[in-house]
Amino acid sequence: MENRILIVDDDVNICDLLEIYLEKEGYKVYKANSGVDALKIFKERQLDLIVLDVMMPGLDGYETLKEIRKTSAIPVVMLTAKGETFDRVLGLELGADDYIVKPFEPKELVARIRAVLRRYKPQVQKKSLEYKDLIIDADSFIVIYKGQEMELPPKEFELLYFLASNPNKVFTRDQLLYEVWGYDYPGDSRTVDVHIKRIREKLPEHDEWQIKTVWGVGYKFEVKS
Amino acid sequence: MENRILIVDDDVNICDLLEIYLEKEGYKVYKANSGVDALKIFKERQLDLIVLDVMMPGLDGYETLKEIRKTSAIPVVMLTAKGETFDRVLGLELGADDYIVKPFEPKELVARIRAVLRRYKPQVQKKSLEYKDLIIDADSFIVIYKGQEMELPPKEFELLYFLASNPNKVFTRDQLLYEVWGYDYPGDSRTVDVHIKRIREKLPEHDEWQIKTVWGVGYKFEVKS
DNA sequence: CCATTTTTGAACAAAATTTTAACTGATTAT
DNA sequence: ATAATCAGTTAAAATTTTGTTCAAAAATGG
Repeated sequence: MENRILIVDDDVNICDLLEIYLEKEGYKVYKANSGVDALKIFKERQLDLIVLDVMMPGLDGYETLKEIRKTSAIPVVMLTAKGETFDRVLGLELGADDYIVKPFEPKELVARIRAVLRRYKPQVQKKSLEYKDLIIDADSFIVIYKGQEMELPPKEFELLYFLASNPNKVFTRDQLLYEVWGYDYPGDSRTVDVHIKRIREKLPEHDEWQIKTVWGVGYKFEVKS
Repeated sequence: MENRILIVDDDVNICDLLEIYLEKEGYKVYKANSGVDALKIFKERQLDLIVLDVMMPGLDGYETLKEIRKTSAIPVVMLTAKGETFDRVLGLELGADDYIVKPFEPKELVARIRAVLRRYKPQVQKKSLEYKDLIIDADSFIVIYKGQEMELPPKEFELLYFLASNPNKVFTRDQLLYEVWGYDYPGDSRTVDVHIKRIREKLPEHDEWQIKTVWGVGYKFEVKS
C-alpha cells in the first residue's frame, strides 16, 4: 500500500519540491508549514513517515519531534542546516531516524526516506510461503526443506523469499538488486549470481519448483503446475 | 530491449561525455544540440527518455519540455547550472521527472536515469499473447506451443513477441532490427532471417497463424480470421 | 575489541546465443 | 529463358552471458 509522508518546512518551495519528488516515487504527500500544523495533521491522519525541518519559527523541529514522540514511534527524518553537529546528536537522541543537511539533493532525501521505510515496514506484513517440501517462514527467517529446518543468511533468505513470492515471474539482476538489496546504482557484478548459487546449493533442485536461470534476462522461481 | 535516450545540450562536449557513459551502460544514444533539433529527433524516433539542458540558445529547455509535453509523457531529466530551488520546482511542474545540477558526476546521472526508467518501464507491462495452440508469456519468458512449454533465447523471444503483438502487419528487416534489436543498422545482413528460421523450426507452421515471408518486403505474423 | 561469519566484487572459464559470411535456392521482370 | 534480386540455409566465429572461485571488505556476535 501507498506510503503516506508528511513534509514539515516553513519554506513553501522546499515543501513543493519534495512533494513533486515524493509523489513521483509513489508516495502520498501531506504538507505543513509549521510545527503546530504538523501536529494537527499528525493527529488527524494515518502517516508512515514525517520529514521535519529543524529551524522553523514558532514550534521548532525538536519541540515538534518531542511532541510526536510522546505518542508515536513513527519514523522521522530531520532536515538541518549545514554545520550544526550538535543538531544531529540532539535530533537522534530525541528519536529521529535519520537527518539530512540542507542544501540537499532531493534525490538523496528520497533515497533516505526509502531506506528508513524499508527498515520499518517489513516487520508488519510478510507472511510465510509454502511449496511442496519447502516452507519459507518470514517470521522466523527459517526455511524448512523436506522437513529439515535451515537458516539462510539474510540476503539469501530475502532473495529466495522475493523470488518465491512472485513465482514464474522473471526478474533481471538489476530488479533483484533494487528489490532485495535496495540499490539504486548501476553495478555490473555477479553479486546476485553468487547468492543464487548458494541458495541452489542449500535447496537442491526439486520436481515441483526450482530457481531457474532465464538466459539473457535473469532468474525466476519456477513452479510446475 | 535496449533503452533509447536522447541527450540535448548545446555543449557538444557534454553530449559526447554522456554518450560514452550511457553507451557503456547499454543504452542507445541520440544527440541534439538545440531544442529544435531535439523536437525533430523526438518526432522521428521512438525514445525512452530525454536528458534536457535548461540553458540553450534559441528554444530553451523549459520551452522544449513544454512542447514535448503537449504530445507525450516520456520521462525527461533536466540538466541545469547550479541554481535555485525555484527553477527546480518550475521544471518539475512542467513535468520533468528529475533534475540534475551541473557540474554533475556522470555516475550520478546514470544512476538517476536508471531510477527514472525503472519507475516508468513497469507501467508498460508486457502482457502475454494468446493464439490457438500458442501462448507467449512475457512474464515468465516462456512460450507454450500445443501445450508444450518451450524456452526461446532472448532475441528469438523478443522477435516473436514483437511480431505476434502486431498480427497481420508487415515489417521490413530494417524495422525489425530497429524495433527488436534497437539498431540503426549499418547495411544489410541475414540476421533477421536466421532468427526467423529458428523460430519457425521451434514453432512449426500452424493452421491458425504463421510467420509469413512477404516477398520483397519483410515478415509478418499472419493470423487466419 | 577481536574472531567469525557474511557479503561483495573481480577475474576467469564455461556455456549459450548471436552474428557473419558464403553459398544455395526461389521469385520476379525483361 | 535468363539475369537480377531476394530469401533460406549452414556452420563457424564472435560476442554475450552465466557459473564459480577467491580474497578482501563489511557486518556480526561475543
